[in-house]
Amino acid sequence: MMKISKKTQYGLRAMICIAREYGAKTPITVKSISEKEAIPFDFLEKIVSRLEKASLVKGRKGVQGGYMLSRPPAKISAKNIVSALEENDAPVNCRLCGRKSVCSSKNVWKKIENSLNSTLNSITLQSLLK
Amino acid sequence: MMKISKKTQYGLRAMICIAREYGAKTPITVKSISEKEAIPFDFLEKIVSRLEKASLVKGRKGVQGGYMLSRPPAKISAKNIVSALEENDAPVNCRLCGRKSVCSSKNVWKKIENSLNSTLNSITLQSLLK
DNA sequence: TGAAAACCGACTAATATAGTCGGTTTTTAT
DNA sequence: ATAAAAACCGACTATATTAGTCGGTTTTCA
Repeated sequence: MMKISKKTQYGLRAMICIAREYGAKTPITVKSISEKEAIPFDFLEKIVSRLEKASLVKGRKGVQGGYMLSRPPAKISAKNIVSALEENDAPVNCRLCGRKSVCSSKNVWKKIENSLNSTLNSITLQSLLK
Repeated sequence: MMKISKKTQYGLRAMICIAREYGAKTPITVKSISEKEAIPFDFLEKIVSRLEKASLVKGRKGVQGGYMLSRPPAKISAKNIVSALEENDAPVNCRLCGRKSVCSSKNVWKKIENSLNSTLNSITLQSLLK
């Protein structure tokens, strides 16, 4: 249940790759990540570009270009990554339920959302490098 | 992200309806649940039949038939309900990853799964009736 | 100046979800 | 007995989401 999309799985793995190079002079290319991680290049490009829009990585164009973290790995959480890649970040959007008052179940989904967020917030990229 | 399916949302609401009648002599019909909760009848029938296969409810055919809980609401958890309705109950199935050893991210998804399960296990139907 | 990279948007394919339909079986009230 | 009301069942369709592709433009560096 509640499948994590490939997009998000790939995105996290890509972030870990990029994080490994934190501090290096030259950025890492999408091509190299896609080879290392066996992720389709074109798809990965799109994913990384969303991570950039969320200011988690910075891109540099041209030869010797690529991507690097925009801040230290300790300052990037799994929640940051997941939020960057998924649009509706709540498991259940209660506005869509239509029967707000009747929906006795909404507390369940709210609890799940909270526990999910607190788990994701507690994990940093830093902690994943070890 | 990680959307809860309508199937599961409907299923939980149906279980709450059925639980409200716990102790009554006559069971509650799918028709009546579908009207109360504004859930498509045919779809709901399928959902409830899965809840029955998971032994969460018992059906009685014929006139005056319907469904009732198969055990007290305190003995049924949100996890029981969700598991009955979703096939792959883990957010990420690591066997599908294909690069087990390389998958540095699997601990993240495992943590999510654990926190999710412990949240769902901690919620009983009983607690939702109040 | 040419190659290598990011960057961009539109498209397609595959899969999963949501919902429908037409029936059969069982039970009960009349 | 029988008719109605319900569960029960499997196959089907429609819609939405996810995953992946493609063709191009722009920027940078050697």
